[in-house]
Amino acid sequence: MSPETPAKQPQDALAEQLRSVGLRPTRQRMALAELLFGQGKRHVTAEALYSEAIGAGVHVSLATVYNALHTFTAKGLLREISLDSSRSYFDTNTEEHHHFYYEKSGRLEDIDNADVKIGRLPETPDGIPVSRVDVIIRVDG
Amino acid sequence: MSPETPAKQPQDALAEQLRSVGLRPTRQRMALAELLFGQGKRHVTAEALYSEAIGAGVHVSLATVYNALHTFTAKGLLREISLDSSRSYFDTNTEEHHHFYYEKSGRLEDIDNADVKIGRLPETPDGIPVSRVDVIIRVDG
DNA sequence: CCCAATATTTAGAACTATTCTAAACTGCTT
DNA sequence: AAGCAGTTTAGAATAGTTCTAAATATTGGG
Repeated sequence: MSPETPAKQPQDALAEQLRSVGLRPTRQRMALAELLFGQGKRHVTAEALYSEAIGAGVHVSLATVYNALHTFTAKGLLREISLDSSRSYFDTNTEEHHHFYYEKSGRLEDIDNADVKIGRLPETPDGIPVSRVDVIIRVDG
Repeated sequence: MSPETPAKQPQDALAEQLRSVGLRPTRQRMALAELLFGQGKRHVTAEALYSEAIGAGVHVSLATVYNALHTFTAKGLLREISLDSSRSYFDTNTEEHHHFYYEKSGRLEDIDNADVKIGRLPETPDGIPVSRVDVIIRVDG
């Protein structure tokens, strides 16, 4: 028998993804990355991810969750979204797309980029490059 | 001579504007409203408005500035904008329009509504009414 | 396999923007 | 002028986030 643990494909893939952006696949990052990227696209706050990790028995501190969210964002694995001044959301969908924001419930929902068309974007003064366009459709729900 | 101070037209107009939305034209609100609405359209943070007021010799507390910004917003005299999770901006332009956000300098600039056209807004689930659409064009400057 | 170098994690303190509290004060109506 | 509701205020409190500096983990080299 080979010395490797069997069926560790997904872990390896995650670790590789982290290494490919220059990050060490530490236990904490692996666990957080699995929670973040293991399922479909997600929107999380730092506190929510922290609770989820603790709930799943992962030994990680809140500071590390913040660290990970920020490094992942800096490396392009996540995208940060500001909807109200009280907290940040992190979106695992890093492709161009927009959002529905349910103001009462605080829920966030993706809108496919194809569903929003922006015509005639005005010139930026001095041709300063646009880093991102955010469209947030706030609804009452 | 009449007992009224001459040339108090603008003050009266301001007071009337406050009264018309059900707010007492107190000394503090009048002073803040004058700073906010006395010049062209503006974007301010609570701290910035507070410093400005203090600098202008207005006796007002920071709590009152927050109170005023929120009541004015609730009464439709201002619009609140969240660009990053660290603080809120208040915009004296309450008409439908969008923004350039200079990420480095923190400056905010209006974009005329006519310059942005959104096509094919997706349906909101269950026809929940849209309360607002925010378009923020983030630029490097 | 062990070690040093470097990156990462962590608890807890610190910070920032904002909200709350409850007491003092002010504007408005009678 | 009196009284009541609306407003202001200082300071305490809170929430989310960042910082600090010490402990620990990961990695590449010997």
